[in-house]
Amino acid sequence: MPDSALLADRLATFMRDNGLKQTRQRQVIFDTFLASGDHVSIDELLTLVQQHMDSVGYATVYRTLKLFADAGIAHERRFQDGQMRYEPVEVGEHHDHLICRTCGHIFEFEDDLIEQRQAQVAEAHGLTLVAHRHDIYGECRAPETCEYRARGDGVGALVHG
Amino acid sequence: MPDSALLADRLATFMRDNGLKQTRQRQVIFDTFLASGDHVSIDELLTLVQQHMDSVGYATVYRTLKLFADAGIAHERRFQDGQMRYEPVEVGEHHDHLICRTCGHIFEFEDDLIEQRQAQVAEAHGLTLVAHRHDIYGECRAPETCEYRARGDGVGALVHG
DNA sequence: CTTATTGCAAACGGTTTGCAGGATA
DNA sequence: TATCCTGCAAACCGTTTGCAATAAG
Repeated sequence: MPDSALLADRLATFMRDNGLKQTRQRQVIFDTFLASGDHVSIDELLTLVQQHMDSVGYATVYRTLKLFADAGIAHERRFQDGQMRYEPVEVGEHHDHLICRTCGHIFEFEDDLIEQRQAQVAEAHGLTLVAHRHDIYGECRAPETCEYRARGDGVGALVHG
Repeated sequence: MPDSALLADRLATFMRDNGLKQTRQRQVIFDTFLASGDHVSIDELLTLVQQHMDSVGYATVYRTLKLFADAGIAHERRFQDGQMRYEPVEVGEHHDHLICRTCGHIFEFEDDLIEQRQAQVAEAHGLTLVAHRHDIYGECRAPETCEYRARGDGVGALVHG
């Protein structure tokens, strides 16, 4: 659950500081972005946005999500399918991803122990950890009873060999 | 150090089983691929290959590396710059990547504890772990004395915000 | 009224593909 | 000789950009 008030505020501040303008499109994209589940692709987002404002084009969505990333309210993620996906920044975040190759669903997880080890690995090589990305791919052990598969909200295209 | 004999063998078997033909190009690309450091991009590889056979074009390298991946002798990796990079399959492999944002150098690491935890995380969500990808990004704590920076063998284009 | 933003379409970079000519088994 | 492979160029896909029209401050 992203903290929409906080993100709205952070975005407003960023826009003011950079002399950017508030537009109807940006408002709609912001709302849609927060309402959409995590890991939306530009296409998915565009489709959703157009339900509220059908004149919006790809370019605007691309530019707006780049803006969101710059403003620190969205993370850019690129999984194996090469498409960029976005997710709202969380407050006490940090999570990584567990992707099901059976149905395409993307779970989120967080593991302190793994986080610690990462920092140690970086140190051991003379680096200071600044970011990381950790995706786990798995196969459903009980696909028949998989709720995500049934719901069809998975990102099927993500499944690879 | 990839085991070239083993990989050559695995490739030969795959080609025979699928009625594929051995060509001079594939031979050169295979040799160059193994000799090149890890994580080569298609462009880098093409440049190297052309030093031995200047008629080779992009398409052949692309197709050949796809073939290598299918044959199980190369891994496809996509880091944040969106380009596909390849590395020879190792025998007792498994390693992950630590990327320096200062110089672009890609280190490899392996951590059993992290490996174990990952499997547990997958299990906890009802999945069986089949693959993962773990990239750590760091900044050099002593860039002046960084040997990789001096050598300039880093992948500069990889460095991002 | 000035400056930023939009929507379109064209450009772009990396990857894939159709095809005619050339090489392999 | 039948089939696969190559090299080229064109197609492709996701993303970025130039531009004239439009909207925000």
